[in-house]
Amino acid sequence: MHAYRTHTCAALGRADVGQTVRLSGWVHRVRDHGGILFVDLRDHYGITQVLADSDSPAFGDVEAVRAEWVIRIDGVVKARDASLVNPKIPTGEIEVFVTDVEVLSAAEDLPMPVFGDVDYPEETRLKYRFLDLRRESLHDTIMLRSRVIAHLRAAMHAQGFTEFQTPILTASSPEGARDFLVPSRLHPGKFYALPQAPQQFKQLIMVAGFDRYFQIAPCFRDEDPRADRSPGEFYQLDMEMSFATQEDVFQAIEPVMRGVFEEFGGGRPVTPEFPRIAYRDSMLWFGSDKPDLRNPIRMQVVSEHFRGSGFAIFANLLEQPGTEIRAIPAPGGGSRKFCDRMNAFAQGEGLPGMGYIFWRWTEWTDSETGESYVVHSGGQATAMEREVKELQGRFGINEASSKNDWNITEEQALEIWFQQKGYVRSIEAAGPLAKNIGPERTEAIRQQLGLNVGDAAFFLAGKPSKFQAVAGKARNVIGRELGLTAENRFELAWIVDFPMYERDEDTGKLDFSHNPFSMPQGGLEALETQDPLDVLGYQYDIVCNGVELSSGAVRNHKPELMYRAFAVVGMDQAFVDSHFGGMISAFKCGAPPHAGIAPGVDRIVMLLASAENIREVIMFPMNQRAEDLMMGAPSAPTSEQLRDLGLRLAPKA
RNA sequence: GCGGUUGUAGCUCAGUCGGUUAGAGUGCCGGCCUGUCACGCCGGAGGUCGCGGGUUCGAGCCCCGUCAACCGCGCCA
Repeated sequence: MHAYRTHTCAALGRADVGQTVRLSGWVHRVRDHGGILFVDLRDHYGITQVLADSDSPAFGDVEAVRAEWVIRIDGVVKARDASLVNPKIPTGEIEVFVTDVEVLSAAEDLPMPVFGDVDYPEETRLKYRFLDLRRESLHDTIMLRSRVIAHLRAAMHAQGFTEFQTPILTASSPEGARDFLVPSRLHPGKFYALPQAPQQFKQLIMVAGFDRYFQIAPCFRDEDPRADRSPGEFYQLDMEMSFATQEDVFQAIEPVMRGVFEEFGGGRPVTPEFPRIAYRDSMLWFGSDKPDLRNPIRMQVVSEHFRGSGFAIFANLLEQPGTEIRAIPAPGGGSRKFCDRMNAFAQGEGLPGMGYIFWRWTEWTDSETGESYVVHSGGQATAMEREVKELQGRFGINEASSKNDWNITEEQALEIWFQQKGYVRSIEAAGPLAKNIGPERTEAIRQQLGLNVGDAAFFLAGKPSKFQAVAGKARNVIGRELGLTAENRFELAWIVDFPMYERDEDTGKLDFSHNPFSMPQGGLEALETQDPLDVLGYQYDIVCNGVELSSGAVRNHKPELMYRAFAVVGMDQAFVDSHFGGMISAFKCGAPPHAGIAPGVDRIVMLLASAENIREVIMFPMNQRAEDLMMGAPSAPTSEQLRDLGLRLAPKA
């Protein structure tokens, strides 16, 4: 018999009844009934109930075990009586009667229980990560991650991509983030950089003629973390292909991404064909280049309705160049309470506020006498009842005619009644903006936005670059609060046509907006004839549910075009040669046109696991301050290490 | 670097208006229990209320400072 086990804790079933077996695992839970005691024995694969009573020679020893001890038991598989079957576990039809037990490893009182599904503080969870990893939810998530990565590898291999490893100790690369530096012992005073991405290497792999490359690549960036951004390191499905256009990259990677969400998304619907949205449209419609397309709200430009209007603040703003008024339609948001809350939200985000209009019915009016009646919606039930009674009294209608057998509300019943009596009502715009610009303009806005009674619209004015981001956030909040955002689905899209350059608002300086190695649309001619801010790149992202999943581009493989692209941001040929000399010289030796992309593995798993925090999908993550509480990293170097490296620590400033 | 939230038993949390000896659940220890699967019942131990200072007759609670964790901004795809 094997020293530790003949079966795993998930293996035994009805067919094994009568067998003598050996199991090893952790003591998940003990239920001690005095004369009989039950132990849930757990391993990676599952849980098996083992038991002992006073007939068992091991009874005394089993009585002593505690949670999370590692034990080995020998015993006989017994069928459970029908009334005792536990349908919650796959092995619930059997149990193992223990005849011998060996404690392989006892455990002290644990700082965090493995049993149960309680939330514990991050600090504890990170410091005792090995315990947290034993717990079901994190254990499952990490397994999901592994299966996702295996799936990605298989899908890439199936398309003829080949995996290669690129260096970890390398030179600084220009992704735009801060580098992690590693001091060189052999070259005192010099440093390696950890790759922010294998960008240059994968391009060199193309120049080397390998045609299709991929790698589950570690990437390192020394920036402050966020909930969806791990400190320091993360993984990408890095890929690159030769003789390829943007369309070829889309055809290669879209099925892989769709496949992984379909395979591991637990049946949640996945976008069948990723829509392609231009960057500029995305910013206008969604206020973000990573829109959550589960939310149907699209913003629109409504400047013309305010130009020269009675709302002086907006009308005057529009006289300044580069300003716009944009509207966020909010179907179902037509109450003052909701509108005021959203306005407060915008103020909390640093804007002066969001103007709003909402639409409601006017009073029911008798077209002949001009008499009108108010029916309040959303009021207290008692108030409604009072009004119904009053109207019943006034118009002599009885209970049965207003509240009949149909399942309709009193408000609906009143509507019918008023209509039948020939009363009319019309749509009315409410809110401070509506008063200022008058009924014709508000009606035109309503028509443009396709809104109706019970709906609202919010308005932001100024330079789009100033309010766009808040508008995007407001869109998210509105969609969520009004229940417009469809949960439990994966809405993926391509964001395309990113601008090559952007102007720094503070310094006024031009800079690359994305990766400087991208091919400008229109090539050399575009760079020489167009306003740099109008030049688009063959650059693209995949977004899913408001998360940026990946970023890619057709690369610029022509040295002269590269020099020209850098010249636009004020970097001369010498700069390019000194920083990217390796790649430039490669491009001078016959480089195939190539393109690629790099989906973020951690974020894919986050979405699949519905995790709010990236630490939930990383086996051994660092904390918010980029520390590994379990390993004690980072740590101070010894003086020997410093001497070897030719380094001396500067005193803290 | 800045802003917000949190910090009470090993763990998860409650703690009213500032008022006597700071509570519950869980875990731990002891006792009872032969069909539980979140077993049940009885008893017990366990606290520098993050830390420092202040206000007050009196502070877990109010004020100031500080530390730590998390979230956000800056930063970063």
